[in-house]
Amino acid sequence: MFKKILIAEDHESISISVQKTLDDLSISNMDYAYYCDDALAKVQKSIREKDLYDLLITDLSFEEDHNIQNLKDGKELIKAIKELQPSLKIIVFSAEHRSGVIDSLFNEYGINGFVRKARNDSKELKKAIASIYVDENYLSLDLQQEVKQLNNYEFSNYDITLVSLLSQGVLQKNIPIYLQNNDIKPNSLSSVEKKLNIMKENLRITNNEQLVSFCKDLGII
Amino acid sequence: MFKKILIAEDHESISISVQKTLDDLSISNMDYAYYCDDALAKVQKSIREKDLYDLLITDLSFEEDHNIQNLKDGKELIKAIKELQPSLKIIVFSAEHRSGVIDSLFNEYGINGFVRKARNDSKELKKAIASIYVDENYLSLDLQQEVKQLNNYEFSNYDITLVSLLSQGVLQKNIPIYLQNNDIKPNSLSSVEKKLNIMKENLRITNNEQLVSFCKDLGII
DNA sequence: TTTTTTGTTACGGTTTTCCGTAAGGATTTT
DNA sequence: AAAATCCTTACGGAAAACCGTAACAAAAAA
Repeated sequence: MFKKILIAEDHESISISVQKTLDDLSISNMDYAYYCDDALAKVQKSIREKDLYDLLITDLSFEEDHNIQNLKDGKELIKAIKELQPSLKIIVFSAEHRSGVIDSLFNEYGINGFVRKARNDSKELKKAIASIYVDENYLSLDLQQEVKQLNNYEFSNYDITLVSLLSQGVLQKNIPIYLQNNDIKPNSLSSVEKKLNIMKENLRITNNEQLVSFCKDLGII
Repeated sequence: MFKKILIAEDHESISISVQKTLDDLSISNMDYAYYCDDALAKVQKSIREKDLYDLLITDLSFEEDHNIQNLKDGKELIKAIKELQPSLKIIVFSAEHRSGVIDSLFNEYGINGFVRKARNDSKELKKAIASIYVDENYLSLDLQQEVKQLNNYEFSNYDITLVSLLSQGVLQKNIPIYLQNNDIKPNSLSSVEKKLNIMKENLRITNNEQLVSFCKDLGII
């Protein structure tokens, strides 16, 4: 089983419950960090001392406070740690439920497991740890469905840009100007109209307002 | 100090941490419920046995699972309990941060305190309990600012209805039909246009898409 | 009651969005 | 290289949204 585990979590209460979970698995060698920067420092230290961590369990959102941080959330922490020690297994333990976010954690950030803070989160966490120990990624069953649902329509960066601009108050007819200024290629009003249409058609959505609402719920904007 | 406390919280980990917090305050007489229906039943029982609770600490969101529930979230639980025992003090302990939601908890649901699950949530909870014991409502300092910010524009139910309809895919020109069917009074297209305009003007927002996005962030839709 | 104020609706011109069609250009296939 | 396919852009009519004005109704103040 994993020998040395690092927990990055700002909430005191969650930290306590994770500790208890690891106790149940007879894992005693664990460190805590309440800030991302601190977590990164602990990883650096472990590399210097050649006593690497086996597993990181981290939250995504970290409350800002008087301690000014370089790394402002779990995503940045993961990215930074992956550069130092790419082999480190990572479980994200978070209340996040939006499929867009979770999807990108696996695909872009290379995490190994995702456990949602939920009713039986402690049991889920144990399962995740066991799965990842035998090199299998872990994602809560209920979330797997959601992520699949997302794949009904594959949002490209271009798509997300369009919806973001709308949600920021840019009029549709002015989107081409923005696209030209940023060297984004299909930049005619016609193309913008067409792309928005395709998205709405595929998702069976009737107007731009609903599209913005939908993307907000997914967490991709 | 409070003698008998009920905790309604589906997350095992949070339950543990709340228990610890109450232990620190030397409160030992507390009950737990992992489901809203169960919490309500415990209140009913306490009334029958004339051994009332002093305080309810409850979460807002409760995970759905195989146990089908009448009360699906903390809001419904609060509403139901307020009918049985209006005097019961209530603290909402939740990760919710959207000012619209928190605002309505105090104004519509009559809660006495709100503590956000955050870095030092345990300490905050203690402060909240102390405040409410001397009949003072409690709201985390950082959140007070947010709720004030919301008051830049006071959203009426009518406003929220309009934005909701848009975000559900109803075309602006069809909103009057919906309003008529539901006996909501200013129901001309002209009025709808005007109301949306006023909102956008006050919030310095340029289009409907941004309005939907804004209201999503606030949590009022 | 009359006047004033406020809120609602009706109307119309302008702008924007929607949507289909077609031309032009680039890439891939044969 | 020619043909086919795909992508982008241009255009134009129809629908919807935007925005100002004016008539009308209801409520509040005089």
